[in-house]
Amino acid sequence: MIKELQQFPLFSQCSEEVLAELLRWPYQRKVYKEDNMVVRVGDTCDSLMLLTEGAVETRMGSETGREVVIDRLQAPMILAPAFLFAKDNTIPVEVSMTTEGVVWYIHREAFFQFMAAHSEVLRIFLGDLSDRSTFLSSKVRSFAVKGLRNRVLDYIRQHGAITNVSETAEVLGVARPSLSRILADLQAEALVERSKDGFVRRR
Amino acid sequence: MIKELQQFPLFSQCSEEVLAELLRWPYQRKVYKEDNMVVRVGDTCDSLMLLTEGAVETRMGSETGREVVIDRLQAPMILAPAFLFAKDNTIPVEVSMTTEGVVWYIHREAFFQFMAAHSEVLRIFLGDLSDRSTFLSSKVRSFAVKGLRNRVLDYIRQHGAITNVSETAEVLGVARPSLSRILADLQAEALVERSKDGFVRRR
DNA sequence: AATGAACGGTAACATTTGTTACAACCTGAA
DNA sequence: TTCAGGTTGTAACAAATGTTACCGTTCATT
Repeated sequence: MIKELQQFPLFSQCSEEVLAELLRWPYQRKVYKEDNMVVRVGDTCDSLMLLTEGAVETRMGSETGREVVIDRLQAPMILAPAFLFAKDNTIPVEVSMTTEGVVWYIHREAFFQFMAAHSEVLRIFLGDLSDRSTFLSSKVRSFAVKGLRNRVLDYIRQHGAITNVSETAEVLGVARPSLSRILADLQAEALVERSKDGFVRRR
Repeated sequence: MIKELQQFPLFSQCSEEVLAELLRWPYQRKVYKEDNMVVRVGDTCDSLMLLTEGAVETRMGSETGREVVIDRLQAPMILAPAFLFAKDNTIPVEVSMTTEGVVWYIHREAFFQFMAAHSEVLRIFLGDLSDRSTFLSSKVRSFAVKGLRNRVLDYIRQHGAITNVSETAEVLGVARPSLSRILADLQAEALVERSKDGFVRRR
């Protein structure tokens, strides 16, 4: 079981003995089926959530809004690390499995003590938290980019290709036909072409 | 001087002696004038930046994009804590003074050691980092909300009022006349009214 | 072969938002 | 007072995006 945790960069420096120390505190390990909901909007976050198997999708929406896919994540991955220590630890996204999978829950206090005692873990966790912020910043930035056209070019630059038009439309937060239209334009202008991997940059 | 640091929640638990320990490492203290640029897009972040006096505005833009005001911050405030420990510690926002002010720079390694040794500081820093993520999440969410109309209502709900139409338009990432138009509509529908504080929710 | 589901292209039209330009208003300074 | 600068309202038009609907392709299943 401890091997499941050691695959995390977060714990890569830790020996089995050290990790066993963390697991002396109460923890949980839950198995989820495909399409199961792991986190609902509004759930509070009192435990470090570690996705040790499977893949999830995080979505954000609102009564009035379209639903935007924020991210698609694969194990091993820390889920929602940014809400664990927040003043308002209410999670604003919905997390659901896209495959079968396993999530570990480690209580906040236990993890905090563990980090305080193991600075190499702390450093990696800080890095992870920061990387998540960087990711969110780039999301914000991408919405600030004017024109779907440029957002699409940005997207292809960052992801290499658009393999699935519908799914990408969800991530970009636009209607599928709108994305199709832009892709047609970009092809006409020879900025983008279809390869076997989907739409890629030309030249 | 140390008093300037003690006003931070981050260091509120620390005695002067303990803080003096942190300042045995090299640090800087810079004074800025109004409109001075503190951080340019692409700068790397190797120091904890503490705004001890004055106010700043953080903006995000791109060659192709409109410029969006991400946040307006007042001392005391940690600037860009999320990039200090990120793998890619390139700052994607521009930070400029909106008044005169002072920023302290404390080297990353010094601060890391200090946190590892003082878990109450660590806890507050983690909280701060997390709150910043929460803030960014809510930004992302607000861009996902469909229709400027709903974004405006959200904005008023969160901020209480719109006191300055131009500035708010920058934050919402829309053209000023568009915001004016929506506000006129909302007034006509009696959802919003002008008070001495600006536009507020009605009823 | 027949079927149905998932995906993508596209057209016609509606709606939203941007752009530009101008006028009105307020405030503080000369 | 006059003036300049900043803020807001608004109109007319342009451009971008959403909506809906329909068609064709592919692929797995029966």
